[in-house]
Amino acid sequence: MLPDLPNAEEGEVRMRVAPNPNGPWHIGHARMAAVVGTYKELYDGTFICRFDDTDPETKRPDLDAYDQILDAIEYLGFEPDEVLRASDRVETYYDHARDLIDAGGAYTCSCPAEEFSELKNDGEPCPHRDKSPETVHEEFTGMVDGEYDSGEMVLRVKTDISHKNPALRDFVGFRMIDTPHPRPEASDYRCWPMLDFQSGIDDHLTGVTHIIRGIDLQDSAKKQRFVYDYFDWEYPEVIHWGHVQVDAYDVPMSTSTIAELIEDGELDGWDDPRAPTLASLRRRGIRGEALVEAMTGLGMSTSNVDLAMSTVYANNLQLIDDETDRAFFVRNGDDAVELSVSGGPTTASVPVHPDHEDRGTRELPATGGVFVESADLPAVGDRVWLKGYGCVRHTEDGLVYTDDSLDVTREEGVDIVHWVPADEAVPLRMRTPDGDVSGYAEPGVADYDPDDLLQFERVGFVRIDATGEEYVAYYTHS
RNA sequence: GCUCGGUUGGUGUAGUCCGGCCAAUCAUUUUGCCCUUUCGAGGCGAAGACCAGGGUUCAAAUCCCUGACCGAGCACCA
Repeated sequence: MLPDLPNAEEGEVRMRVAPNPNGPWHIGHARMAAVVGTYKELYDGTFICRFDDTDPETKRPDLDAYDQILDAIEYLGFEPDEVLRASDRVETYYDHARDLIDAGGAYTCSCPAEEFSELKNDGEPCPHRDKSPETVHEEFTGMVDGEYDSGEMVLRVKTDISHKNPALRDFVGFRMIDTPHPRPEASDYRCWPMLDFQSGIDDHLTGVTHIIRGIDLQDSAKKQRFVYDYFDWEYPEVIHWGHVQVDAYDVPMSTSTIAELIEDGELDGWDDPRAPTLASLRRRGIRGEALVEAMTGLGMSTSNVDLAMSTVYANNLQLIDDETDRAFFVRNGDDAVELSVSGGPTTASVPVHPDHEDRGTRELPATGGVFVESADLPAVGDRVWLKGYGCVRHTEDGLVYTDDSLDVTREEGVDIVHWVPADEAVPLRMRTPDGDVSGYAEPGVADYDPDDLLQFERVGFVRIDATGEEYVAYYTHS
């Protein structure tokens, strides 16, 4: 399904996911883990999870997100062989910065950002470029010791000030950040590496052989090659891919936007069924495997791609259909119609799973009246087939058993519908990506536990979420 | 503006390096029929694509040129 990796050898492939832990993962984040995890299996390789948490301010890490992301990877069916936090490795980055200074590959610069930008765009070096290594060391030590405030001093990597791509000219390697890092272990650092520096160093030090990253980082490799050249390191294979969009959601796939909607109370949390997050898919009972299959099917193109949730749902259906028990659920709690049934058997018998007789049957009493969905109720005088019970006619006095044979459903167009015994119905709230639906489930649903999957016949699959005081199910898909 | 990258059915993808076996693969989607006490699953069909225009060639999705369109980067974000 996935293309071969260039220059990859069995057992030698090392890849990493490098999330910024500034929130739980949305569906788009799953792509990297899905692909890295799948390549790990393909090549018997190594899966590294490295938290690139080097910006305590603009992309401030969320202390809960580290574990939430690891949970998300586990949900997808993978386990990282190594877990690293960049904020644990700051001294290592300092060491390499000093080596780079020794090699003449970096200089401290106190130009205001805008001023440097103008010089850079004109291909002009700034006055700090030719400082002696001693001065640079001294000033860099000052940065490490926190002697400068944010914006006062940076360490630039010396590249080519007239490089034809302005983006690559003497980029910033380290800068000052006044805000302490949220992790206590890292809260004393004020001098932080930029992604391009930190990531480049770490990829080499952790033996990463193949890098996958977004097309937005396509200049990163070019920047990092300058550093690699100074150190005489060999750059890993790198693949860039486009952005993923997911259809079927009103909420945009953006960590910060979802966080805001939760903050404002528009979403109940990261696992709200309306949120395009992994926590949400998980709570809806969708297998991580179904998502991994869909993600790896997207390939590695540099074009932007749309992931159709229908593909995920179709994959999931294959995974769960056979093992999932059936049950009845009548939607529209207030709108459902309660009717008496007369003249027929006292109970109905319906298979737990149509393809597996050995799993037994569900016995549903019909004597205490039934709920049917208003849309399923035929006009007075017409018939409908209550699944597992038999044919009934809608009369002024409720539903009256007709003793017709099943042939009427085929030959006379009588619909077969689901229904629920009224006096033993279990009120249940079904949460869906389009909002909540209340209704009544058949009594046997009370015997299932949270996390169990059911198919509500003619409605769709659900995952039982809560039982007891209130029954809640999360809608999986049709 | 400068620097990169891309464009195969509604969606995703295979094929493009090394032109012919591609009247284009697989999945999803939509849809017809069969089966079925679910609008599910299953079975058998159907629909639907090589961005455009030139060129090279016996032969082009594939090579070349031009153009259009889409996207990314040009941060003391990741």
